[in-house]
Amino acid sequence: MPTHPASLFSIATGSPEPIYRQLVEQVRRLSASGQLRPGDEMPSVREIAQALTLNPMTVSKAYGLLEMEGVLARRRGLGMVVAESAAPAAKADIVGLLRPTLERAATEARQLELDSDTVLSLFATILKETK
Amino acid sequence: MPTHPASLFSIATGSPEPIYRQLVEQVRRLSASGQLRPGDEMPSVREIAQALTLNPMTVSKAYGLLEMEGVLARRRGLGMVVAESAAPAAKADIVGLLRPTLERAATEARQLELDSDTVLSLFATILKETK
Amino acid sequence: MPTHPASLFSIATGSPEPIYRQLVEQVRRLSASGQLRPGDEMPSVREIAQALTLNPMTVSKAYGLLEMEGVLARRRGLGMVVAESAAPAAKADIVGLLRPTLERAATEARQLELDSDTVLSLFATILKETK
Amino acid sequence: MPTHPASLFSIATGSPEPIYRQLVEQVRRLSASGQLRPGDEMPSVREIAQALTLNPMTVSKAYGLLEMEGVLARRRGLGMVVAESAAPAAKADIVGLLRPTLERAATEARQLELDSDTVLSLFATILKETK
DNA sequence: GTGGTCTAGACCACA
DNA sequence: GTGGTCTAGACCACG
Repeated sequence: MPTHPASLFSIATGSPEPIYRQLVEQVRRLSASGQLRPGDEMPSVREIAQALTLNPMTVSKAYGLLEMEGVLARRRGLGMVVAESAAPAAKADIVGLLRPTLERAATEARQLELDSDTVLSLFATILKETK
Repeated sequence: MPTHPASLFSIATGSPEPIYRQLVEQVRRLSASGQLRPGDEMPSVREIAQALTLNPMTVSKAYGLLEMEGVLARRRGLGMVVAESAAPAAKADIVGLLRPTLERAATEARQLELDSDTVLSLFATILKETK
Repeated sequence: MPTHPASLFSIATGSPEPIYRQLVEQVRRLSASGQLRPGDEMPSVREIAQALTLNPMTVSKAYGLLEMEGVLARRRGLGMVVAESAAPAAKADIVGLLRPTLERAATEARQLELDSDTVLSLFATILKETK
Repeated sequence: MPTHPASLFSIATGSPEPIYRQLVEQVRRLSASGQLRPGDEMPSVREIAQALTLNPMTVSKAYGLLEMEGVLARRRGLGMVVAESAAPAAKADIVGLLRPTLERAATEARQLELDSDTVLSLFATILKETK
């Protein structure tokens, strides 16, 4: 599935999370979950920049980091593609990407002295809302 | 419960989370859950700074924010105490403090195309580990 | 040895090698060879930028990469220091840093059908000149 | 020696070295060392492009530069040949082609504070491996 | 004071 | 057309 527009991404300009990092993490997740597959062409820096009204350098920085990570590969003069080495992750690995945030939530819950049942039922509710 | 030394706090200097914010949120949680009760004396800025090898200004900034929030109160010449208005929160409010992190986890899960059952069971496991 | 001025670095603005990369590699070598030791404070971005008449962002980019590599560590609000994990490399590793360039030279020599003795004696001459 | 297919060249698309430059330098070395002799016919742009799956424009650019340098000559309608003026170089000139890379290696060695003996013995080892 | 992020815009190298 | 580099300058977060 050749990725067409730049509407893949949703950026929260107000967030404390830097824009370039939001891009990096979204691409990482899209790749891990198989929504982006090796060989898929990424939208050009300029396309994304225009679609999201960002500075091209911001997008470029994200692409650069993703290349260093091995998620994307540069085809000189031709744009970026999803790297062959970035095959969709095994389910165990996908799950692993979620771990840090869940661990943080668990730590906070413990500090709040909330019991597991309360926390789990809250999370279940939120998961339904988000869907 | 007289607040002992500054070993209440655990600070991760390596984390992207600013130090002052780590302090703020830990106090907020301790207060909401009733581990810190109105009238409890807080350790002095100097004590905390020394115990955790932090810049006193960092601790001071956290205290300032907590005072603005009404969690702590400044008693001139006597240091900070937990504010009377900071009674342990109702359970609903305590739960609310956990929401943002869980919402973030839910968003990430959706981007990873993980179904709710998988995510919930992972979270249950992590909650047990953390305990 | 606290690193004082920014005269540690020599930048060739004319080179095809990007400036930020020249900086990265020089710091890497200085660290590996023990001329920069863990804990040493690096000159600030602004100092280097001014001393070498570069844009601060160019220096910042280099520092950012060096942090990702684990060569430097950020002390928030206080500047960069040589990371503890960046202990001077064992001699074998230092030698390893030189390998890629020597391998390239060897490949070129072979393509030029030069015999080893000729190449080695040329290299010996150059090493003396450079000293 | 009639130049066979395009298997003369080995291109590393992943390298930071631009492709057209890799081609130029390989031809230059083959000519200097006498592996390509005046009058030898070069493979056509299309042949090389197809054999190495390169953009023909890339190959063409390399040929253009080599023509400007006087290494190749264009025979209208008949393709490129090795120029008469490109007689195998004198040994001193061949050696000169290797200089830049060796100088770079020497500079890096000095920055790593390695002594000449160590470096030379490492290079000798690598030369044997490469052979 | 420190580094980080983003924007705006120019220029270059590559295919 | 592609991405990369650099400059200039503003603004922010942190300590």
